[in-house]
Amino acid sequence: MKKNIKLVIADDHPVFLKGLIDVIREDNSLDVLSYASDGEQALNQILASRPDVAILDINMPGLNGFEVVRKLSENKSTTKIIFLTMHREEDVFNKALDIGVMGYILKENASEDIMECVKTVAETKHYISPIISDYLINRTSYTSVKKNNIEKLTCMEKNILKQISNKKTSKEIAETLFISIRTVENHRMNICNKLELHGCSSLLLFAVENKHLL
Amino acid sequence: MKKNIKLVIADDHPVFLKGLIDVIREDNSLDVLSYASDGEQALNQILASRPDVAILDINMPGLNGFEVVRKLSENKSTTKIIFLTMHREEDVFNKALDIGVMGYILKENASEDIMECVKTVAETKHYISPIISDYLINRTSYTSVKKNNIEKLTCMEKNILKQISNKKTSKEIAETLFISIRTVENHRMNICNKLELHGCSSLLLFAVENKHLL
DNA sequence: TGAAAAATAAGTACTACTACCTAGATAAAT
DNA sequence: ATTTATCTAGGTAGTAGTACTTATTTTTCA
Repeated sequence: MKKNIKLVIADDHPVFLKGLIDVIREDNSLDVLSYASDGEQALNQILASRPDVAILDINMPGLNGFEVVRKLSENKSTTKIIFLTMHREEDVFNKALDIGVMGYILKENASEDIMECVKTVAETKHYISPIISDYLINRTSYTSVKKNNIEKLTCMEKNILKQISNKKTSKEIAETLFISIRTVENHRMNICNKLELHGCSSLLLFAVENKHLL
Repeated sequence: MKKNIKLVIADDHPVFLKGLIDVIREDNSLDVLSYASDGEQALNQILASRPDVAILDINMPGLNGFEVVRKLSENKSTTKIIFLTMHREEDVFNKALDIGVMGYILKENASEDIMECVKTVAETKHYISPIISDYLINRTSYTSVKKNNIEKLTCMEKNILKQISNKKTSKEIAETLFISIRTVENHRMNICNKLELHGCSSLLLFAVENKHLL
């Protein structure tokens, strides 16, 4: 007799969560142990009940999906993670793979895809939304350098990057921090070097696009 | 005896749509006539069955929520519209109110909010997510000038704006269009004037952020 | 056909940011 | 106690885009 797959599910959209639980409960081989509506709940439930697979939304209050995964690996969890998200951006996807996420499906996918994904991931295989899978081809060259290097930034640099993401100019940042505009410009350059950004306003664009990571 | 409220629902996320239909069907005073997974389907269903209320996702393939509403008003539809979306951006919300959307709720809201919203809107009253309702206070001063003025752009200007949104520099745009960089710069300035944008790289940011409207 | 709108292009001045350099002050590290 | 990292700030040069101007050609349409 085949063992059932134990699941924990987390999504902060109650209606979506309800739909998801209903869909999964239709399949007798899947066993939803518990569900959560934020990252911290999810983390605690996964650590407590040690399910085979956890389905996580990326955008959640408290801890986001990435943070939950990081904390899980700090606790040496063996639960396989599926990200179920609306983010089709290539770098979000790449970052997810980088931290060991096994499944990546888009919320717009059909329920069958989700079931298929859970079963595949439970066998410790990857399952990626067909829409996204094109990105896999590019991935050999892609290293997700920029976002991983955010952690290399110093406190001051992060602070300034945050202000850039709020569309402040170097002049405005200099004024609020009571430092010279030249100092701000130096920090900008150092940030650019660490994140491997080049060219006019590429730093501004990066900051705005990755506001949520700062 | 109170008349039932007739509904059409559209969302391109099948799981969310399923959850939503289930939630709504639990209430006997609500009557889901049909549901759609893209904008065109939704438009046709609403025009055909003339429901009291339609719940629309903003991001849908084919026609988005805004386009559906515009086409409905061209056809003098009296169906009240609710946007059910993950967009909490102030200007998306303001634009929605501008085109006559009666309800605006976030997907992260609980099912009770959605029911409440449907019933309120059916009585031709507005219902706005409490999270969003703060924006109402600012709204007197807000005019949504920039986005409404996108329509004032000429063909060439839209073309160039689209390329700016793809992070092309003026030089690159000039090369792909076989025109002088000075011409591109002139177009940029004209776009800035029409959209009332000022300052360094504000046009670039606007273009990137509003890519979906172009 | 004649006026208006749109697309083209250039002049000049200015602002913001990038690029790469040196260098002093200060604090943490081991 | 000396190295290392961080924050500070300036020099100089270059690129991209903004701001405002004039002006020619082409298209549109009334």
